[in-house]
Amino acid sequence: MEKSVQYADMLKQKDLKSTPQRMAMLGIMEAKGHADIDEIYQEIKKDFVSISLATVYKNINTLLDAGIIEEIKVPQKKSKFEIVKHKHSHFVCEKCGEVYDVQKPKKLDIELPEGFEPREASVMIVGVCKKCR
Amino acid sequence: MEKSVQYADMLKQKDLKSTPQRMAMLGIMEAKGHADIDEIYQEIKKDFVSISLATVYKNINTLLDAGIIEEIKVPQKKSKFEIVKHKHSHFVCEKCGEVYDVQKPKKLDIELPEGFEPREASVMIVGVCKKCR
DNA sequence: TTATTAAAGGAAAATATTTTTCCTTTAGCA
DNA sequence: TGCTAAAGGAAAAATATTTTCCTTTAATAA
Ligand SMILES: [Mn+2]
Ligand SMILES: [Mn+2]
Ligand SMILES: [Zn+2]
Ligand SMILES: [Zn+2]
Repeated sequence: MEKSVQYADMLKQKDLKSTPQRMAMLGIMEAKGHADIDEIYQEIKKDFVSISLATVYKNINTLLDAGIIEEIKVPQKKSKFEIVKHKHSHFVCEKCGEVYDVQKPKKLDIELPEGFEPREASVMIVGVCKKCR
Repeated sequence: MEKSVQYADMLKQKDLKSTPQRMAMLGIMEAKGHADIDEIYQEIKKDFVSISLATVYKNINTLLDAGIIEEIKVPQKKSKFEIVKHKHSHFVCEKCGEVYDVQKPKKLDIELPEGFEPREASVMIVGVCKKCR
């Protein structure tokens, strides 16, 4: 099934409208993998010349609330947003800033103090990507 | 040796002055473990009634540049700052928002695509802390 | 199709956050 | 003690994000 149809369904399930602007934002995140506010805004302006930055922010928040996208906080740079998919970890290149998906660790052997209940873990690896070596 | 003396030495090594405001900020981060801008500002105002928020920001940036403190990006909340010490991981309580130090994993079995060079990894565990269960 | 209507978009204003400027004060040193 | 560059304070500027208010439109159903 086509991605855009899936997104439309997800939106409908949350009683959100499938507007062209919203679908375009999802398409951009889909295409880029990880995008920050400004990347989304610059990219969407190519198709929607008069789109408001406020619309981008409002949709980001709406999509976050709906659990359709999530925010990835990256060390030393602006937050990236991505479509929610299977759980995974991230690798950020300290040369080019690109964020890559990597498999999550099979097991995370961290001993928590007694009484602490973990629910989930996120791992961010910093290094140099293939393109930048 | 006293912590404040150590901090003064670290500052001197970076040719930074040991001002009362700067030492107080380090003392606050030392005491709280992890503090955000506003916590630092509210706390330091108790001793330095007329301190400027700009001074807090300027010192945070100076101390970051000097490698004396580091920024911890926490999911869904404002960045926390802490004194640089041994490498460790973090646990954030989704109930109270408190950030705790936890030991870093002994081994992180993440398979990176070939050509990717990892330099360091940070792990953030989200869950419920002892006080909040 | 067409009419209805609540949700969403756009523009501008408001608010929040962070940095810079500019002048005054002071830590560090001779 | 004095000197001086670094740092502090206040305000302004720059940047980032949210809200307001009015217009447009997606979704629904007749
Ligand atoms: Mn990802
Ligand atoms: Mn810590
Ligand atoms: Zn790279
Ligand atoms: Zn807690």
